Amino acid sequence: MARNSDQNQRVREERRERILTGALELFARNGLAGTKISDIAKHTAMSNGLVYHYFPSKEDIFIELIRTAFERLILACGYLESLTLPPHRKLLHAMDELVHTFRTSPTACLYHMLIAQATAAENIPAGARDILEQNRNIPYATMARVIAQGQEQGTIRPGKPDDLAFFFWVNINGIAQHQAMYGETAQCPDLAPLHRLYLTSKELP
Amino acid sequence: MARNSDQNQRVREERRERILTGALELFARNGLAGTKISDIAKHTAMSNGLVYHYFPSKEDIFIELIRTAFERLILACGYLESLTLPPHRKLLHAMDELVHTFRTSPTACLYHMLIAQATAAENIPAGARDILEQNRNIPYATMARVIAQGQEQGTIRPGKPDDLAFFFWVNINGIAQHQAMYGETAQCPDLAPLHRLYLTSKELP
DNA sequence: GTCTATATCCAGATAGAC
DNA sequence: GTCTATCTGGATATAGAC
Repeated sequence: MARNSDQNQRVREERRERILTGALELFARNGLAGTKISDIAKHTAMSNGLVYHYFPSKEDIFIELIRTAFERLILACGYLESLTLPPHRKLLHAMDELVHTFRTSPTACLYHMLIAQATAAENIPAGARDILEQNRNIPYATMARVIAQGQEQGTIRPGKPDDLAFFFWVNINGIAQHQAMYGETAQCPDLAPLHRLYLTSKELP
Repeated sequence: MARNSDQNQRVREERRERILTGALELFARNGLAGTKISDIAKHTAMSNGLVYHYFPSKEDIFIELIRTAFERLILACGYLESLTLPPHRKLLHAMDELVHTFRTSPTACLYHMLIAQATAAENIPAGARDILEQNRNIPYATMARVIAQGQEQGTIRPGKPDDLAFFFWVNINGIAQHQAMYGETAQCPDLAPLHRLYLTSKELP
């Protein structure tokens, strides 16, 4: 019956989601090879077999997470550029918003760590590698564009936009990592010092 | 005979060194779990058995590398503080020197990545975890001291020394990671923009 | 000191009962 | 949809030949 299969559908979705969330945490910290199916099963209070009922393999879970990680990141980049804000405000907004998300949702940090893990590892599945190669550059390019616009308007300091974008993401990733690991004990510092990296003196308080 | 055993000793040392160097590269990128003994053997052109002749287990290689990583880092910290340089010069010197080392010796980046890997992973051997816990804070504390001294002298911008030290190491680690991964293709940006993070206006060009 | 062969164990994945 | 039992491959580590 339709009603029954609707419910099943919802259960299925909820299970898949639980597996993905649990696996994200483990993959982000321990990597693909360092995470066992039994870890994921334990972490989500399922049996080994049930995990395989929802995903054909460990690597498929990994690939799906990488896909989602970039989906979210690229969505955020598009959203940022669509805002009707002066470029230097966009930059500050991105910084604050990202770090705020890190604080409130651990998941957000974990996606960043997952990408870092995957980028470093040599033995990730080909599907994941492809997604990585194809998207890796998008956040850098987005931020470089914003920075270049700000430089034209004289609100962002001169310098190669690519370089400043590089420092932007290095900092964001470092903060994500710190927050994911010590978030509960040590608060991440206030970001105000970082503003000096990007803004011209007339925009600084 | 003494001469013969001397030679053996030297061979032994050279072999151990080769294993450690090869393993560092693999552990730093793929983690402990993601690195197989056979990978290390292949990477150093030895047989599996020979690796076990020099180290009792994979984990022992890992622990020894973690030990060395901190040894080097802490040595560098001590050296930095011993320099007869004004504090803000020490900070710039540390930054330039670290990044210069990253460029000239890939090994240096790999040690930083190894520490990052080990910090993130949950399943590292207890011995490695201990070293990590005991030393993790030393580089931060060193840099915070230098920064505090610079603030007293008015050459380094105000702000919590711990926070600035945090940003310092976040950037260094990010650069190390970038250099280790894309070092051959993409040059790491010039560090001048980062100076603004730390120096008061009168010290800036 | 170095290699090959092998024992042992554990993790990924499947089958089939409920 | 969920679990337990099981197959299978591969990785750690050891033994023993050279």
